[in-house]
Formats: sequence, structure tokens, C-alpha cells
Amino acid sequence: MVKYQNDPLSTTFQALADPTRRAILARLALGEASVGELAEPYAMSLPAVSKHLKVLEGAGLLARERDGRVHRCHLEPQAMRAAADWIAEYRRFWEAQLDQLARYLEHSPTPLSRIKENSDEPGEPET
Amino acid sequence: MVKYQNDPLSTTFQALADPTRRAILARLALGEASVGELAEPYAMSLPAVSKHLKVLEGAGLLARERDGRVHRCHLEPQAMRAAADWIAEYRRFWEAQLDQLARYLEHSPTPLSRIKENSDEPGEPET
DNA sequence: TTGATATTTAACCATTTGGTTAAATATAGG
DNA sequence: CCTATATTTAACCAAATGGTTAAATATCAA
Repeated sequence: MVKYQNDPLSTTFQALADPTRRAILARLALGEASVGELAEPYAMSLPAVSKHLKVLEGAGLLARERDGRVHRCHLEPQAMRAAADWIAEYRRFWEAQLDQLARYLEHSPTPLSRIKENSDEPGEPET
Repeated sequence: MVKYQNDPLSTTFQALADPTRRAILARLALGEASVGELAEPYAMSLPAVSKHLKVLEGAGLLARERDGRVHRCHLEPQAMRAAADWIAEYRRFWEAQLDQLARYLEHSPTPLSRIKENSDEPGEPET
């Protein structure tokens, strides 16, 4: 009865909304790796990592080639591009906004306090 | 006992992983709007939209100024930039990959069939 | 004060998510 | 064939998600 999301872009963003999965992608940007190798850095169980991989695969961000009993995983670039493209549509808008912010900060007599309390968690990049 | 995600980047991607919320952001890129105006295009109830707005606000993608009883919502660019920055780290990698794909397609005698069946849902942009 | 309008809060529900452990499957190598 | 290794599947669980309806809150305006 409830409506759930399964469109490709939602699936991609959903896949990116987990730090473990983002870390796995970061690892794979360095080169392909087996499931065991990908799981090694994490405290969680192998089935948990296996699930993460399936989510990434379902989002089209990762693909694998089976080589005997080892699955070699590698990045699949196209889905990431779709996400990047979506965000890029807003680029001009938010760059203009950030320019305004920068100008405000430069000319304002009381620079930081008002901005700080008005902007919820700026949020800096991560792994 | 279980580990849940609350880091800013995960929160942002999570917020983007819903078509209604992306449509709301798209609407706000055209200019600020009240909650009622934002809710109008959707079949869902007002509380449902209100929840979506709170998610976007919690992700730092949206802010509002209360003007009497009407809340005027507008985009907040910084969180989106953090997400864009994260994806951009992979840009060089997947652009190289896509170049390879393009070259493959150009030189291959059987161009589309193998690619099609190997890449889960390419996924084109959306609202 | 009374009533309409704008929006949120509360309580509820079903599905999804991210994890677990235990068991199954497949392959590699004596 | 037997056993170790690589990985997935199954069954389960608690919390989060996306929706609902009904009630609360706040403001405007007569």
C-alpha cells in the first residue's frame, strides 16, 4: 500500500548513503579487489559486506568477474556519472549562492556569528 | 547494538535518495516556496511533505524563514557541494573508464549487445 | 472572540535496511 | 575423495523510512 523507490537515481544515492559502501568504492578506485580483500578492513561479518556489495552492484556502481571461487570487484562508472550529472544541474545555482556568502563574509562587520547559527551543519567531505 | 549512520555525507546522500525530495529541490532551484506550494504537486498528504522537508533540512540542503504562519523554504547550497565534492573525487577515474568504453564501442565489431547485458540499469537523469 | 489557513506533532503501520549467526555452495588442491 | 578457502543464502532482529489520519499549534483577519 505504501510507495517505495526503485528508480535508478534513488538507488544510486541510496547506495552512496552509507560510509562503508563509500569506503569500498574508494578502495576500488585504487584497483579491483576480491570480496575478502574488501571485507578485511571492517569489523563487520563477511555476509554484511557481501550485502553491501550487492547493494553497490544493484546500483550499478560495482561489477564483478568471477575467477574460480574468487569474485574480483571493480568500479562501474556509469551510475556514478548519472548521480554527478544530477547534482551538476544545481552547480550554477549553488555556486552563485556561495559567491554571495563569500562576499557577505568579506564585507560584513560581524562576520561569522550570524552565518553559523543560520546554517545547519555545513558538512565537510570524508573518506 | 546495531550501528547506524549519522555522518553528514551519508545524511545528504540519504536525503537525495528519494524522488519526491529531489523534485522539491528542483522546484526550489527555481525560487523559494512555502510548504503548501511545495506540497501542492503531490498526491501525498501535507504531513508527508512536511517530513520530507525536515529530512532535507536535517541534511542541510534546505533552510526556511518563517514569515508569519508561512514557512518560506529555500535551497542551502553547502551540503550539496559536499556531496558533489565527494563524487568529483571519482571523476577522473570514471571518465577514464568511460573513455575506454567509448573506444571499445568504436572499434568493436559487435557493438552493443555485450555491453547492454553486462551493465545493470545505466540510469538516465530525472526531474 | 471566532473561524479559517498554514504547518507541525503524535500515534500508528508496513516495508526496508544493516547487521547477526548458521548453513549451504562452489572451487582448489592435496 | 577430503578438506580448506571464498562467497552466498537463509532466517532472524532492531531501527529507520515513508506513508497515513487525527489532533495540536500558531497566525491572520473579520
